[in-house]
Amino acid sequence: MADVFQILAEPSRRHLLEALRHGERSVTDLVDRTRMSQPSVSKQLRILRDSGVISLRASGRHHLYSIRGQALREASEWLSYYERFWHDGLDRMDDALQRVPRSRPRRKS
Amino acid sequence: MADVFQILAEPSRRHLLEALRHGERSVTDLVDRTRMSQPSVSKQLRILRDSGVISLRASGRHHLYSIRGQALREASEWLSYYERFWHDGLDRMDDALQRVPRSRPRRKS
DNA sequence: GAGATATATGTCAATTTGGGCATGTGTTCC
DNA sequence: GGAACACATGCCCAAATTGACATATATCTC
Repeated sequence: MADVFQILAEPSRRHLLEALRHGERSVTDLVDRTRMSQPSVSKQLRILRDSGVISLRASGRHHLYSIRGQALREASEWLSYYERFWHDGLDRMDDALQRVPRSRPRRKS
Repeated sequence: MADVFQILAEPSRRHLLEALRHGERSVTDLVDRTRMSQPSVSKQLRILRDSGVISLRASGRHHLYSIRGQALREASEWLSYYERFWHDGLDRMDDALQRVPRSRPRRKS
């Protein structure tokens, strides 16, 4: 539903994904590793799951979540179009120099 | 101020960045290439600029915007931690199979 | 089956944010 | 200097989103 970048925009969700970098984690586990309340974690996990970024595997009363690469891959590929902007120094390093004063500071009438 | 992913979350901003892939563009140019109003374009360009994703160069009455790689690089590097999830097939392809029914459909009492 | 544990969901109030529109500011040209 | 052009900004409102808190659901253990 929501696109990948929208999903990644939320810091709490990125924190969750970071906690999942090294493998499956249960919800309680994720609550401990982040500083979120359990309902918040579940809520964000739900969003991550609906968007296909993570998957769920149930094991007893534990829900184990893990990363699914495909969705993240899309984001990575979108960004790959810009690689040349930091590889070739095509970057503008001179923004400050070229910034043109558009108006003198206006003093309060 | 706002982090890169938050910046990229907005489709209209990504459209602008896509239009800038091949080089500098003026505002009017960007208005034509996207389907946004001029104030909207300017608003989003402002946000992109404040976050360091693009830079501005003034040429006469034209404002020429262009990509600055560094900010986007951060995003790309964050994503690079997940590459193995789509390279090694570490991905869970079996989400649907492993999805466990948590409750039978509950009929209205 | 009762209680404890693990997780999900619903509601709500507060905040953020984007677009539209009007208008302000800067620049060019005659 | 005045009109036309290029762009930025301020204000308003509607839609989306988050966390908190309470509570529902599922599973395990005894």
